[in-house]
Amino acid sequence: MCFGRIYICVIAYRLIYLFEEIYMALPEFHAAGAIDSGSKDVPYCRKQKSLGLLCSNFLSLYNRDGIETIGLDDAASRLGVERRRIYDIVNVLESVGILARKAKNRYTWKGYGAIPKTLEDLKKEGLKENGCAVETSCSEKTSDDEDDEMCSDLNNSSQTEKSDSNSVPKCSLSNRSGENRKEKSLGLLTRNFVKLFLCTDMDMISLDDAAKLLLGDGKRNSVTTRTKVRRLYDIANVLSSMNFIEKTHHPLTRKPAFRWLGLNGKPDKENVDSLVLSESKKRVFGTDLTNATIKRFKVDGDASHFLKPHIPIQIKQENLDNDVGRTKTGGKNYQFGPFAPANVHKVGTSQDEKEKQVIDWESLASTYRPQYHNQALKDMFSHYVEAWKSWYSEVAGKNHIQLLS
DNA sequence: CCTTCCCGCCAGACA
DNA sequence: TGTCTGGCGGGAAGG
Repeated sequence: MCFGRIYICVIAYRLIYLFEEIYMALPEFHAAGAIDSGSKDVPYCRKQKSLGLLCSNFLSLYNRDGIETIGLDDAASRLGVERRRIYDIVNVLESVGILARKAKNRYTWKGYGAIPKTLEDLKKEGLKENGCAVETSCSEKTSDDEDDEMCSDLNNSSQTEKSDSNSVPKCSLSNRSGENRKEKSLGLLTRNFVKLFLCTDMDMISLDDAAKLLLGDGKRNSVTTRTKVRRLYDIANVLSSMNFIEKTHHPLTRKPAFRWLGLNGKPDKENVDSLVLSESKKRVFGTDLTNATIKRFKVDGDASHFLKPHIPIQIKQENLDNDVGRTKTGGKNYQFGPFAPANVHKVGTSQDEKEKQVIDWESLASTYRPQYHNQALKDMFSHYVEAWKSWYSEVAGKNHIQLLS
């Protein structure tokens, strides 16, 4: 009988979890701000809204089998952010080859396998452009091509294909508005930023220096540099969330700088072909797949039930087919960026441990109290716990066991 | 106080 | 004219 009760509790427990899964999966809850019902108590936390975390969530959401195209609206609603933020993410991801623009509102998922080739292409371009920049002021053939591209009618290229407008800013000559806008785009800035690492000896660079380098000589004033640095922060956050780069400090000046990790710090052919949600693509209890809508001006002192919407990510040990970008460290696994989930399993978790986790699932109800994002669910779970305690002390008459607390 | 970077306004591009 | 796209800088959080 006792076991029967326990079984019922486990079932109820699972139902609550299932309910939460469904609840969180409904886009309209995010879009309509219904999730905010609980967020009024939640203090604003900048890190929970960061582009890096959003990028991690984005990749976790779409990096799986069967994903071919991605709708921006879908991404925005599922991640619980405005579309504007999705544009920032996809522009950077597109620059490193993970995504490709397919149509309005629609991107093709290329995956991590496309990264090495993209980086190699960027490197080639960068080296070519360096020659251009050193010897002439954009009068070489390649520069002409790029300049033509930059100057070409935007009808042809800007909305459907922007892959070739990669020249570094110093190579551009005209100031026409469309070109100017393109020249300042986040995607182009990302590519040029990556080229700085790929095509120079610099192992480490501050964003301030990067901004100055990426700005044309005639444009380096404090205002434009500041603007550029802002964008570079955005880019750096996304790139470091994928472990392309890592934040560090310059050994001499102690100023913040970023170090290139490249494919050493991210999944490549030696390591993985995808990042997947842990627990067999399931979220762990109480985690949130969204950057839920908590405005920064909403501040509340009580953070006791605030949950980190980290996405646990682990590695699928399959190889890629690409030849470039092999890591120097061989079978090193993916490492998390600065937004790594606290509860994530370390890479290299043994098969035994994984199996044990599955088995532990069975005893979860008696050993683990989930942290529900949603207050109503949390209350409901508390209710079950209290009911269980009450029943147990009453029927079993045992008070020497402390349950679930 | 300085660094970091989220947020959303608004203008350009496009259908 | 409406929608999509994304540059931009204010200003608040974080250190």
